[in-house]
Amino acid sequence: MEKIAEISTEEKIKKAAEKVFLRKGFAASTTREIADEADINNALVNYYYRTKEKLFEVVMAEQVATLFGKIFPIVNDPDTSLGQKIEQLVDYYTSVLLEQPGLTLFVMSEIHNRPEKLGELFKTQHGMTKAVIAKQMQEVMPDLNPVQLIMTVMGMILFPHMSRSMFQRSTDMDDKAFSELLNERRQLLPVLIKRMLGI
Amino acid sequence: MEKIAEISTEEKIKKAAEKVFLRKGFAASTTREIADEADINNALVNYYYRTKEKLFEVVMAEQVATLFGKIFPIVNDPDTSLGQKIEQLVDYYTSVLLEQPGLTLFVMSEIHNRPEKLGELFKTQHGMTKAVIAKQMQEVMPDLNPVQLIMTVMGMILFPHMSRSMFQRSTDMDDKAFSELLNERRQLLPVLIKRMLGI
DNA sequence: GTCTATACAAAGATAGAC
DNA sequence: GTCTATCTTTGTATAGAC
Repeated sequence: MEKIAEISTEEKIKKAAEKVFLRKGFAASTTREIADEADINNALVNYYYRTKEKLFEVVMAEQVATLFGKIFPIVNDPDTSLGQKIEQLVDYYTSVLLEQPGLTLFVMSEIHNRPEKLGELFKTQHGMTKAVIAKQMQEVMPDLNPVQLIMTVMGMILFPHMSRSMFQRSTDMDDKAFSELLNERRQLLPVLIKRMLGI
Repeated sequence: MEKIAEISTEEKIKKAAEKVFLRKGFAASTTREIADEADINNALVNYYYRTKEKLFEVVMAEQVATLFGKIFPIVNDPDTSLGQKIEQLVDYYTSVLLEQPGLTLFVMSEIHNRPEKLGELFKTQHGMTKAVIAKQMQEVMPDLNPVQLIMTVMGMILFPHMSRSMFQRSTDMDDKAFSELLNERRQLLPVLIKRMLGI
């Protein structure tokens, strides 16, 4: 007996919201469009999530978890070298962001545009700045605030994804061509970063 | 006879719109808030700019010019070395973005969220990918698509500004502390980039 | 050019039937 | 749980007086 994968209405709404919010941002997204995307009646959005705001919070929390949640095990692993950590970070983000190209820009924009609403999601979470990787960076460059290197490395990894729309438009690249470019970076970035760090 | 600097209503509206749009994005901004910010009656926004959309286009065109306009002379200068170009780019963006922290994120977000509306602003403008700097990069790394290096360098420069809200929140840094961090990068980045490029 | 008042549309949210 | 119909709010835009 085959078991058909059931998707609850609640789940359908969340998936649809994710799609719409990531494409247009919170403010430009309408609950009606989300309902259409989920192929359900628009009253059901409120039935399940009460308000657009609450629905957004659910979606955002998951996106932040995707973007930052999995890197803690990487950057805090005392058993991997700095070079290995960098390879893992590059690999992880390349995979995730090829699937969800708008993710980084979405998270950064919303926290900038609506800080009151999302501030708590990041508070207390001291991110990578106190992780094992920070210590390892300080070993190779003792005079430098490791936050500088973390921002630099993150920028090398994340920026191409964040600026994808602009780059594609200004160079007339299609999705496939740009994805290939991003994929190339899997090999390229660790080389460039290690050379930069002198390791 | 002292001449008092007059600011026309039209100009006041544009300045206010710039402020509001950059803080909240197009969709979340209201013409009423822009009018309040400009300290004028809300009907005047429509009188001078016809629609919110048109006002936005004016503001956006100026912001794009600020963000990208001035770099063409830099990256296309046949008389400066690659290293000098990098120093100039770092310097220019550090200065501009310390004044307008939200600028990069704003431009990238809006072009992502509303591509139909802004696509034309970037078309035909082949940006840096065909500039003199691309040739110079190809000299130091002949096997590599220069776009890869351009994206990498731009990321190192721009990402800290784009992720400023998130970083400040997750590290409890105040505006002053973060600005100092960014200022430090004026010296730091050219060193890191040159080492990365092996020049 | 600038204001007050208002028309009009869009979107979030709810009531109540099924 | 799901639908239709509707209320309410908000925001863009305009008409018309000054």
